[in-house]
Formats: sequence, structure tokens, C-alpha cells
Amino acid sequence: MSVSEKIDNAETEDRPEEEGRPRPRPATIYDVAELAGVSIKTVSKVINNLPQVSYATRQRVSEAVETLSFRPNQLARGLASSRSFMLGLFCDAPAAGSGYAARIQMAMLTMCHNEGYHLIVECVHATNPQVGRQVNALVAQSSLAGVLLMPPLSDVPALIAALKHTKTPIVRFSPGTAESDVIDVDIDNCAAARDMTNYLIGLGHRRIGFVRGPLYHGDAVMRFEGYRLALAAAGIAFDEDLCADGDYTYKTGMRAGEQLLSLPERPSAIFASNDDMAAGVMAASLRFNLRIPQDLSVAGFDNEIISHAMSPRLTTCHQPIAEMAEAAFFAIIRQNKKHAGTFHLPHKIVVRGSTAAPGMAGVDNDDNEAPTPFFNG
Amino acid sequence: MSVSEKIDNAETEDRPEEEGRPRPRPATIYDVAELAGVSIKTVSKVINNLPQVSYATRQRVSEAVETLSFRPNQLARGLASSRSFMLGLFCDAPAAGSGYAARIQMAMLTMCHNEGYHLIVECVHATNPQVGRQVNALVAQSSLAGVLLMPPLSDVPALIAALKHTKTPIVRFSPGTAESDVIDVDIDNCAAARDMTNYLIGLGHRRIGFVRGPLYHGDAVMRFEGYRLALAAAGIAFDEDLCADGDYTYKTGMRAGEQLLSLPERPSAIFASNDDMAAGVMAASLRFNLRIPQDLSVAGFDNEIISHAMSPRLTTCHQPIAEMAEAAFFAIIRQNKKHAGTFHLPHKIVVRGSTAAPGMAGVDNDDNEAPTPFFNG
DNA sequence: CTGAAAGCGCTTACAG
DNA sequence: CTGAAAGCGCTTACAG
Repeated sequence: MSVSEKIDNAETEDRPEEEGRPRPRPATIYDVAELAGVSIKTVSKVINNLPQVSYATRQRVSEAVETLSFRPNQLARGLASSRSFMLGLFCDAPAAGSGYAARIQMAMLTMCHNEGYHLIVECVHATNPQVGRQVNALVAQSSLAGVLLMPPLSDVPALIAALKHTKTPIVRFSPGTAESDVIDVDIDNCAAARDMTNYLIGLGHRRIGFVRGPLYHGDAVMRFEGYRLALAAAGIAFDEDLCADGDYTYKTGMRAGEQLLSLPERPSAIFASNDDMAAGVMAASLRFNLRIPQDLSVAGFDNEIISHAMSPRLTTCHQPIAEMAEAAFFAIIRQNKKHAGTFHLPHKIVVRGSTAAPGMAGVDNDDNEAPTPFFNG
Repeated sequence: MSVSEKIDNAETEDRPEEEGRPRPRPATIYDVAELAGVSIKTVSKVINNLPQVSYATRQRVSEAVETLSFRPNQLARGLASSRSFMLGLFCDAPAAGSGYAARIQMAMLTMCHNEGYHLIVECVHATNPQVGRQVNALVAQSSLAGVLLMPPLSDVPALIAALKHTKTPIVRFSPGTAESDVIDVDIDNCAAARDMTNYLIGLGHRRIGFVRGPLYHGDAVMRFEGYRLALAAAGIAFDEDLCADGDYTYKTGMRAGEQLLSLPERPSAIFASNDDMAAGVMAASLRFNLRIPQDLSVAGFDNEIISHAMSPRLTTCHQPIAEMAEAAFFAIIRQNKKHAGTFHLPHKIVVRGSTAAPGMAGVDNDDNEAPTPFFNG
């Protein structure tokens, strides 16, 4: 089929079927080379932005690309170079902590779009013993440029081992365990939880309840640790009775809140490991007829959209999602696992109306907000 | 680096460097054919479950596959057959209505995983005039087996035209406009909103407020239509003053609630087009010191997790997410756009504590729940 | 029931 | 600065 025929056909798409005409096949690198009067090698250089092509030639090729609406076939490219422009994003069930995962995904999507990559999302079950097989089946088959692990997958040794075996660069978000030859991206969850606890202590709280997250989440472990460190530093004895367990869902947060508020001597503040659970605590406080923050201060973690959507709005800890996604992306693309290590991005305590000194009414000041938008920002 | 050197390196990954050993290159179809003593054609048949291979041969090939941990390279497969095992999921920014989109994505992930497909998620901006180019760059390049359009992308003509041009099967979720040669999957939003309105009317409500969703969302249009039809059928005059606008976010729901509750003669019930906005309405009602449902009934739509996570829990309309994903998946895979048309899946009104007859206390009965889980179910 | 050969559309040494 | 050729790992008519 000649180039002109092809061009012709592409145009016929909206008209009724015409016979005797070959079907519009997308233009290939050969078509471009022919139209530009160069070899395919030269075209390849141009579309890959490689040097050593004269300006005039580059220009001519670009025009041909434009004329033919040529788009290099990613499959062929990947096959020939054994490196695809695809990143794998592996996540567990989204039920728990879904806000964080969804925001990371969105931010990664933006990065990929800007840089010409694509994101393959895969659902992997942390507890599946076949996890290694599943990983190989995907990674080996598709020469993924890298794999991003969302918690709690960041801490599944079998998964990481399988991934390392395939030589795929790995980025783990918010891991709780150490691992060699991988890139870790998170905030310092321990320091952040310590900061939040210190803030509550600074307000005058002494009996501070804590709602733990699921301990197979590394970040949940670190946040609990930060809480304890802050108490210790302030000379407040740790009291297991002031701790309750949740799995990062609203419902378990509510149960935990009921448990803590049923104590003979109830806490004056409750710090939940994430915003969903903090929302549950606030719901529980209604049943005890407690005013927030006069009778009970509540703090969350993550700066999820829900933390904004309550009344009073929730004091929480902001994670710089977009920056984390950007760090992960470039670490995986550019450094190709040579620069394994940890990226600790800065967190920020966001004070809103749900916390105050014991017995005091709250102040909910919009100016306290992080200036960055919640999503994509 | 020579091939043998390369092979060498991979093998040594966990052990100290060994010399003289070829590197573990992933097994190819040739390796399998050699080990099984057959041609690659036969191997191809076996791995693709094609007929006309004797049982004994199939057995031998399968063993070789197992022994070598062979996984067919998806890139090569896609290139050779010009059909990949990848589906594209296109969504707009996730801010509004993100719950629905996230749940669809999760359900599609499960479908893909079960059926050996992969999901490429792409962020497309409905208002981007270059939308056609963006689509081509992805679809044409990767021979996607099909593309799933999430609202509001379901109603972006330029996008759909570009997609049709590439001959890719298209599934639209919850579209508001008609389109030929595509597969549509949704519930009957109009009938569902009518059912909900009828339910409120049946409770004795006459002044029923309505919070519209963004009208570039087809489902928002249909839900508004259903509300009006129900009023008309009951002989209740439509009153634009009882309507307010939102964009499916909590915040706009709260504003809409404030607007409607500030009316001289305020509504006894408010039906919001989605759960997030209904939650906003409930928050607004607090500021007016209204008890729910005694002073105000509130209904939402979608049966999002948030509808469960409020007190009282929200009366809403359940969408069968998993069934929608399944219908979409098989429509795209099997029917390959030959059977274009609409799949209307059944909705279900879920009555909870936020609605009651005017002046009456609510009943929140767990048994009213749809027995299906929220996610994946 | 099975094989040998061509081809999918690129990239990549190797030459010049 | 550019070209001709081999090869990535599959599928698919075409033969038998």
C-alpha cells in the first residue's frame, strides 16, 4: 500500500464504506522514512530525541511525522528495546486507606502523562502465597520500567524478592521495614506523629488516646512509635488502656472511639492514625454528647478530603502527595535503582477546629491550611 | 556485552558473581519448544488454549512451560497479533464523584486479573481540545483491546470520535447522550431517581428539595429528570426554588443545603444527586439545628462508603458496581463492538435512618442493606 | 495433528 | 551525520 493511499484512507473514516480500498493502517516508521526521504534509523533518532541528526533532517522528519500522524508503536518499541514506557502500580484491596492510595495514583498518572509513560494498575493480595508468580507473570511479560508498591504491599517480603529477581526498579511507598536495593518514598511518619502528639501536649492535654492503624502497615507502626516517643519525652507514662486498634476504616475508628470514651477516666484528646478513623471517633463522641473540641480534641492523619468535610474540620497531618509521586517517578526512571535509598519528604501539621486546649472552644482558621491543593497539586 | 555475559549476570543476582555461566534470560517460546521437542507453533497453540494438539503433546508442553517458568511476552504477543491484553480506563480528574470511579476501577481490576488482562489507567481532561491526539497517542500505539470511559468522559464527543477512528471497542459508563457503535453500561438513573422521589412522596413529603449534580455529567441530568417525573406523576408542581446546584462534592452539597434550608418555607426532605453532597446537606442541617430525620429527611445516591459512615446512616440508591464492571468487561472482550447497545443494570433503593415521614423519628435497620458488599462484591 | 517461514514495527550494534 | 541488516518474541496464514 502506498503512502498516499494510506493517507487517503485515514480520511475516509466517517463516510460510508468504500470498496476496493485498502483499510487505513496506522503509519509506521517506514512510511515516515519514505516520506522524509531518510532511513528508518534516522526517524528513530528523531522520535527518540537522540543527537546526531542535522537540523534540516530533523525538521523534515518531524513534518512527515506530523503529516502521517505517526505514533511509534509502544509494543514494538518495548519488544525491540526490552524497556517499555510502562510503570506498574501495585496495590492491595483499596478498602482501607483508599484515600491515600487514590491520591498517589492520581499524582502518578499526572507524572506519567507529562513524561510519556503509562501506568498499569494491578491488584495484588498481600496474603496470597502465589504473589511471586503473579508478579513474574506481569513484570517479566511486559518489561515494566519499574514497579510502585503501595502499602501494605511495601512490606511483603515475598513480593519484593520476586520483583528483585526480575531486576525491575522498585519504589515502595511508606514502608515499615528496611530493604536493600529499593527506593523508599514517604514522610517521616514517626516524627510526624511525634509532632502531632507534642502539639496536643502543648495544648495542655495529658490523657491522650491513640487509635492504632493495622500493624501490617508500616506507617501505622511508625505513627504509634511517634506517639510513644512524644509521651516519653514529655514525661507522660504510656498507658495501653488509652490505646485502641483500628484498620484505617471509619467503622473501626468509631468502635475505637467508643472504647476510649467509655473509660472511667476518659481522654481529653484522641489522636487517630488516619483521618477516616478520626472521623469515626468524632461520630462516636456524638453518642457521648461530647462537644468537639471543648470536651474532646480529635486529631487525624493524612489530610484526606474527609478531614475538610466535617464539622468542625479535623486537625491532621499533611502528606505532600504530588511531591512524593514526583520523587518516586524520577527515582525510578532516571536512577534505575542505582541510587536506592529513602526519600523522606516534609510533612506538615495542619491545625483546624477539632483540637484546642482542654475545655476551650476551637479556632478554625483557613489560613492554617497548607497552600497546596489536595489533589494533583 | 555479549549474550553469555548478560546471561551470566542475571543468574548471579543473589549469589556472588560466578563466571562462565550464561545469564538467566527469561525463557522464550523457542526454549519451551526445544525442551518439549515440538515446534513453536505447537507451543503457541498450547499457551493460547487452541485446539488440535494431542493430549500427550499438550501435557509435554505444559511441563516444559512449568519447568522453564515460561511466560509469554505480552509485547511480542501484542505486536504479532495486533491485539494486546490491555484495557484502557480513561478518567477525568478524580475530585468529583471519585468514589464511584474508584469502585469501578477496583472492580475492573478484579475482572482483568481473573481473565488475564491488564488495566492501563489514563487521566484525560474532558476540556482539553487536544483530547483526540492524546487518545491516538495511547490507543494506536498500544493496540488496546478496548477503552472504558468514566463520566464525564462518556459524553465528550471529540474523545469518542477519536476513539472510533482507531476502531477500538468503547464502553461508556453512565453516559448522558446517545452514541452509535458503543457499549453503554449504567443503571437507569432516571428511573432510580424517580423511585427515590416516589419513596419520599410516599412518606408524605410534599416540599422535596433537590441538589443537582454537574450537568456535564449525564447521570446528573438523568437523576434530575427522574426527580421531576416523579413530582409530576404525583401532581406536585415543580419549583425551581427547591433546587440547588452542586458539583458532586461535599462542599457544594453543604452550600446547597444552606441555600435550601434558608428558604422561607423550607423543604421537609432533600434529595441530593450523590452521597457526598447529601453528606454536605446533613452537615448544613446541623447549623440550622435540624434533627434528621424528624425535622429533615435526607437522601443521597450511589451507596458510597460515606453513606454508611454518617449518623444517621444515609438512605441512598445502590449501584451494582461489580456487575457493571463485569458487563463492561465481557462486552468489550467478547463482542468486540458488534453488539453495541446499552446494559441497564438494576438499581436498588437502600432505606436507612436519614429518611422518615415528616416529623417522625427514623428507623435504621441493617436488614435493609443490600446483601452484597460495597467493593469487589 | 504439526512444521517452516514470514512478518508485526520498532531498536541497536556495526559500518561507513 | 546516515544506512543496511539483524533481532526482539511472538502469531499467523500456508503447507503437509
